[in-house]
Amino acid sequence: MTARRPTVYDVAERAKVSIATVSFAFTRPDQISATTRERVLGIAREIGYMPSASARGLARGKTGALGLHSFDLLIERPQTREPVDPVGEAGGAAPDPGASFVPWDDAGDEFLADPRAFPLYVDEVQRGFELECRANGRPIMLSSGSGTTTSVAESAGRVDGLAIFPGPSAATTLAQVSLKMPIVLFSTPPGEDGHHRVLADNAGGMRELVTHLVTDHGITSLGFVGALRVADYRERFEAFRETLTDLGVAAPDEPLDDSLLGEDLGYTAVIEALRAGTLPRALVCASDQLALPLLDLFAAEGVRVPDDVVVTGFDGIFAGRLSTPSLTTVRQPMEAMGRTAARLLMDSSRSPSAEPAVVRLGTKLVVRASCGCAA
Amino acid sequence: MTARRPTVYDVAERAKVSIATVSFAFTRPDQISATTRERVLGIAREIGYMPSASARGLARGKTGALGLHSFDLLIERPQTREPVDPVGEAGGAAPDPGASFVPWDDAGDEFLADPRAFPLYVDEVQRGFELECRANGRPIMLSSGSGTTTSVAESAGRVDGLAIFPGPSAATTLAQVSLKMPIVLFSTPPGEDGHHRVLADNAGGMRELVTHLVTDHGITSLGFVGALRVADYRERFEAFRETLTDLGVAAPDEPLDDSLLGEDLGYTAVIEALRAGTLPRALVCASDQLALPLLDLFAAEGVRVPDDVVVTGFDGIFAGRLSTPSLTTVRQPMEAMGRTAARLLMDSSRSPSAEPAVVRLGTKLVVRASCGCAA
DNA sequence: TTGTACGCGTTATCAC
DNA sequence: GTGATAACGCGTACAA
Repeated sequence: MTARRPTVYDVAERAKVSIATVSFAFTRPDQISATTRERVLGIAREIGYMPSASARGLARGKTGALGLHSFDLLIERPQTREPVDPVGEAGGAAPDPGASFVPWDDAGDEFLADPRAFPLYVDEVQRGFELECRANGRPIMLSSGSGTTTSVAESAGRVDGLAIFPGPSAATTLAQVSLKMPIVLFSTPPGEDGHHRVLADNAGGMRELVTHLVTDHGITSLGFVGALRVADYRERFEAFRETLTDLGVAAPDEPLDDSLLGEDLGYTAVIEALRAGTLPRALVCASDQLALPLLDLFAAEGVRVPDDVVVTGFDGIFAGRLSTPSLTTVRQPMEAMGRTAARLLMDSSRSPSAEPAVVRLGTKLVVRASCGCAA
Repeated sequence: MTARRPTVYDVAERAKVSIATVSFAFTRPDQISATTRERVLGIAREIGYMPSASARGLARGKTGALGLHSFDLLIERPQTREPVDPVGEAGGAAPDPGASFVPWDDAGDEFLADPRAFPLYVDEVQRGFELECRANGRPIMLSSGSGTTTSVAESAGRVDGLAIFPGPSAATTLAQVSLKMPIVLFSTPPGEDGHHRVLADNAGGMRELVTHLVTDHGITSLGFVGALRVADYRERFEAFRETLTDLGVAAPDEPLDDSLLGEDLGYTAVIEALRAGTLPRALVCASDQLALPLLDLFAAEGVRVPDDVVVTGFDGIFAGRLSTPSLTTVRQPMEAMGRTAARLLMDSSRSPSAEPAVVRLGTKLVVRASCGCAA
């Protein structure tokens, strides 16, 4: 079954033409006579020939694909169990002869797909990227990897342009690799590296949010939750402070709690403040993913949100609609960000001259229950 | 900036070694002396060299990547507006010099990310595929395309194995292309084409659902909504009939309504029955995506669900949790299906001898409000 | 341990 | 309109 894949030579031989003709039949249909074209195409289909993208990419100098690389900021939840083994015994009522049957496993489908785990910030951006590429017939190369230079490089070798979700280790790694192709960095402040940027208007969004809390709710005691190591969070914190100052409200010099996603989500500082009775009236979290577990924590501790303390997020992921109370947040236009990145890549691989672009996308305040607005 | 991408020759020249040594430095680090290796690696990093995946794939005969191809069954919603143009004027409060600012646009972010549009069946399967590939350090090639043979072929040339979401046109197209690599077909009944299969236990799930409706709710009048052109739907309908027959309930010979996703979602037959007052007590939909708009329709018509008519779905997508009433359905283990496909591909590219596998994965009945169970 | 030379499957540039 | 043939960049026997 898995014979060698047919090549142009195979087709050429059986069609009694040269390999050039075979190639033309596919790429320049009007340069050869209709009859030979039909014959060649027929043979090709018959023997299951399809051009090798590797060879084509090598010859043409470009692959046609766009890449999306994640410096592991999306934390793979520990797999508690062995992945499904398809070669297992045929249990259950397997109707297909020779089929293996894998029984339902609650653990394998966390809580019937936990919205806290799946459609996250990156997933929605990725989707936008995919949609735009799809609309333009561009294949997408998805890759991920941590610190090592090679992981980026490896995927970079397969594509004509690369969009990157930066992680903590991204900065140093990217600095080493001076990638010779168009690059878009998501959620990274402008810099001198010549790469494009696509990011949300963190400052504007945070300003709207804080203004809402202060002006509409009359809150004058606010704390920030989030680590400043993340560039987006840093921008949000800065805007948090500036807005408070502008509104004449005391602004903290630093975050109340710098719990970081995936590392320690202990909220130790929050808990400490809770015990000490020094919790601010509102906790402004740097992201939804930081805010949602905090809601759990407060629920477990008997602290009522928003009555005892107001909690807000940032990003606008799905899970924020389902939490109790639902989460007041700032929505990033994630799909648009993904689309923008893809277009940037396609444009600049067409005209490599262009200056590196920095695109900020506007955000939107989404008022829900956790600030005390909705029921 | 975008000079030619450096090659092994560039590195070799500057490092005063041969290209073989450069290659070894990357692929067989222990075959060469530490000093030369360091020197080579240093130069490589310095000039921004990265191996070309095209050339490597060509030389090695395999690319290392796995593919996921969608025959456009995921319907791209028509883009009502022009995609975001990053080169737009710098409006708003753009803090970055030279940056473009794209204001928030409600239309560009449908209803703050509509769960009806995004995490669908295919998205969750894709996610499983991604997770498994990521865990094994395998890049993923995402592609999509309709009828034409070339679209599958094109992506097929880039990967060592291909998982496929079949669409209406898939069968004929795939028959023409006898792809010479491991292939996994999702949600496709077993066949003689030598491809692997990964699908849900449609029959078991439907049996559970129908039994619940008949036994627990005492319903004896049921109709099926869904077109039999879709293989999954066909299996579900068959099980629907068989279960009813087994339970001694009259089973319809054919679906009440064969609205098909993306084509006409008119539910003409349902509406007709509604007008005529001949609506069955329960409408069993072939999928959630078929059931949810039906809920809308009934709401608009003043028909109460589940009081006047019971509606159920199949798949267990997110949106079914958010609808009013929430949707009783059968959950497919989509992440597990994606993971299984990836493993199948990796295993069979290692040992091409293996028989084509058929893996059925168990489903789970999810009882919610639309059948009258939950409040 | 390192260098030489060939092959991988296409595309593209020439001749014919 | 069609056929030789030279790149394309890398892996790898084989030789040194």
